[in-house]
Amino acid sequence: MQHLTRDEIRQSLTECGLKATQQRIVVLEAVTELHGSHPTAEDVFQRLRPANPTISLGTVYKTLDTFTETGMLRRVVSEGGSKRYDSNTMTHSHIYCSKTKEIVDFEDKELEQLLIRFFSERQVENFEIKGFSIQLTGCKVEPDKKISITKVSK
Amino acid sequence: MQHLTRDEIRQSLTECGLKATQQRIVVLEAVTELHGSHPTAEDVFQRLRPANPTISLGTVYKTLDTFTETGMLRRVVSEGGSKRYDSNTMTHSHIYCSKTKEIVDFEDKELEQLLIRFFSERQVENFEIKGFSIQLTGCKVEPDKKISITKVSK
DNA sequence: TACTGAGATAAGAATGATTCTTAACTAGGA
DNA sequence: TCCTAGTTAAGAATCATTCTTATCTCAGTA
Repeated sequence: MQHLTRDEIRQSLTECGLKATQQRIVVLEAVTELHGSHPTAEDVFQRLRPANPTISLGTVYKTLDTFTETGMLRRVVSEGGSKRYDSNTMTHSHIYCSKTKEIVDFEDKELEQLLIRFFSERQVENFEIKGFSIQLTGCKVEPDKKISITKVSK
Repeated sequence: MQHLTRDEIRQSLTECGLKATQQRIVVLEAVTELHGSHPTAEDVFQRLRPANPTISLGTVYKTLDTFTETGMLRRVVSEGGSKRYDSNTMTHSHIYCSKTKEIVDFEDKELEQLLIRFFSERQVENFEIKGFSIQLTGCKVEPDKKISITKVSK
């Protein structure tokens, strides 16, 4: 979901049964531009405010909520603080740094397959699984450097 | 961590380098009694209030925080709302119902082994892994019935 | 056992995040 | 173009959490 034109955004809103308002367009635009940083409502608001000085924070909250309900966005479970959103709605997992509160995505097809296989052998009664994700919790070693995940040969 | 006597609680507080105050004892007692329900600070407060009418909500917040720092409790990452705590500090995973906001624990040694093996072949750079957990998200089918996970034979 | 100081607590104010309310506005179909 | 259901702006209200400060208590020591 990268660099959609406004018309494409307009279209995907309509497909979800939502009126394509100016506000929704710019909110969705801002969230996708902030892709990877798991922004809060406030973050999104700050991002789009300069170009849209009349939009209200309440609208941003409501719009993000609406998008989450229709599945256009995903709410990231995080350790307290404020709600954070993710424009990546594919199955993927997160690394949390409890020091910097950073959330880093990682996507790993092998891991995904491993889990799909695992859960096909388990049955969760009275529960319809919509998705799963793994979180690694811990601390960054050097707060200024990036976190990355790599495969090592044994 | 079930049904500890007050003296045992007192002792484990001291072991963690904390003064064994009346308030800490009853907070820890309440959290362990609420084991499995992943209570919020408010839940804990309500639980212990009748027997301890003078304790303040602020104390409960601070105490839960202190316990989390010493590792006596774990904070459960959850989808927004309020912070929730878990007296089970072993590696385990969670099932979230987005309808009822329920969080159900599940522990699965096989899954744990699977993941340990997986992550031993991956390297997360600049990050010290403290723990991991899996979450299944979805919806309860019948809101009044329980959720349980079972192994099925293929 | 009484004394003492470091650390803990109660109470409530302050802050931060989110939701609610309501009147005005607008997208999009007739 | 007109109409209306749905959307928005603005700010009040609510909820969760943290902060502040004066008071109190645990636990070690005389």
